[in-house]
Amino acid sequence: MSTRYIGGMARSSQTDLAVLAVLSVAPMSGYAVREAIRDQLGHFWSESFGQIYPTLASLTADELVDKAVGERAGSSTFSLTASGRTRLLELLQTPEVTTPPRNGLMLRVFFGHTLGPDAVAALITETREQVLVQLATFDAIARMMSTETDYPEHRPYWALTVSAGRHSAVGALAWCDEALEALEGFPR
Amino acid sequence: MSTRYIGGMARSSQTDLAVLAVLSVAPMSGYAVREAIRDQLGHFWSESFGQIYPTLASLTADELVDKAVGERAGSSTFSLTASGRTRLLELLQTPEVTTPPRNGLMLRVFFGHTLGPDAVAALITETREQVLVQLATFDAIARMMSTETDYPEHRPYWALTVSAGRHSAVGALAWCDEALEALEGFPR
DNA sequence: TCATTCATGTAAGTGGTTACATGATTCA
DNA sequence: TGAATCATGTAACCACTTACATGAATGA
Repeated sequence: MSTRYIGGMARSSQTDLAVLAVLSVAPMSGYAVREAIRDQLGHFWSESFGQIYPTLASLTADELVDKAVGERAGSSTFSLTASGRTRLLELLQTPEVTTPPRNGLMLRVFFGHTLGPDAVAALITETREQVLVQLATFDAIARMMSTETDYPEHRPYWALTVSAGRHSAVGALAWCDEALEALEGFPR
Repeated sequence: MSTRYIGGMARSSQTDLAVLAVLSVAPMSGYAVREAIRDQLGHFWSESFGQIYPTLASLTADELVDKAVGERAGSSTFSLTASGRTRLLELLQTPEVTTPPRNGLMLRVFFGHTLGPDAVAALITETREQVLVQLATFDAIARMMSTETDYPEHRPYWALTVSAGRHSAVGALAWCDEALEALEGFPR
């Protein structure tokens, strides 16, 4: 029924994986799936709006998720079926799909001679501020999580991803400071 | 001629930027542009094969680059024009286009309860090994660059990007170790 | 001579984003 | 009553990847 299938073979297993995974925690509406991906997975994953509903439709067609009438009129509650859980495990064990890197900041730094040292320093200063905000966010999440009692079996894993964000931010911050200092000595 | 233009307005300024930037260092063939992006920008940028030639064609049509006959039969040498250099500066000053995050490892760690602590540990161990290889690569590049005499005006900026890679790798390594230790205490 | 590298391009497909369109429910 | 939120979907578009197709030059 959906055009996302050719001869029964699913494409875009990435989105399938994310949606199945979110539904494995608790049954919810498509709208809630979107919110969960944005709010819980936001700092390392994203699915666009127009991606989630078609995916839910195709997963339903494949009987990997079950679509039941929701509490609100016109709304649905999606939940994992047994084969959906099997498929989820299959996808989780699949090697990660690596997306080609595209770091706009690094591109600009690499060609910094063309841009000039002051402009590069400005870019890095801006980045540095964003990193500080990120760091504060991660700390806030960590504090919130330590008082949370929902989903105790998931929490330690969630904490690992927050810690990863923190480590990444700390590394970025150290580089920003080092780079800004170095840039002061660059010819201009 | 190309379908990449609507009413003279360029789309995909990202690829335009990368190609113009590479050509700003030295004139070269499309093939060489591809190699430069892969070998010099590889750890923070990528352009696919089928992207570079159409981009060069559209940039030539816009007179941002000049297409001259190359040394080999059938080959061309592309070089920046004056307006190409202006356009490059314009694009470098443009805010970075941020691509939505998609970190397969983090997704798997987040849903680690479903995957199980041992499988998660295996994934992280694998990542750790890749990070070590990366770290060695960055060190090798840094050593090579310190003896290199080409493009002395670019070198300090190039060194900054290598340093960024190093900092990122060091942070990732620290997280891997911390996570692996934490995972030992997870229920199984 | 034959494999590899250098070199240029096209075509089809695909994963994904953005904007549009619609309407119910909740709550101030 | 009216704004914000919850909710579901479609359509158009687009950037990008992969695979295909071709051939010259180099060097073992």
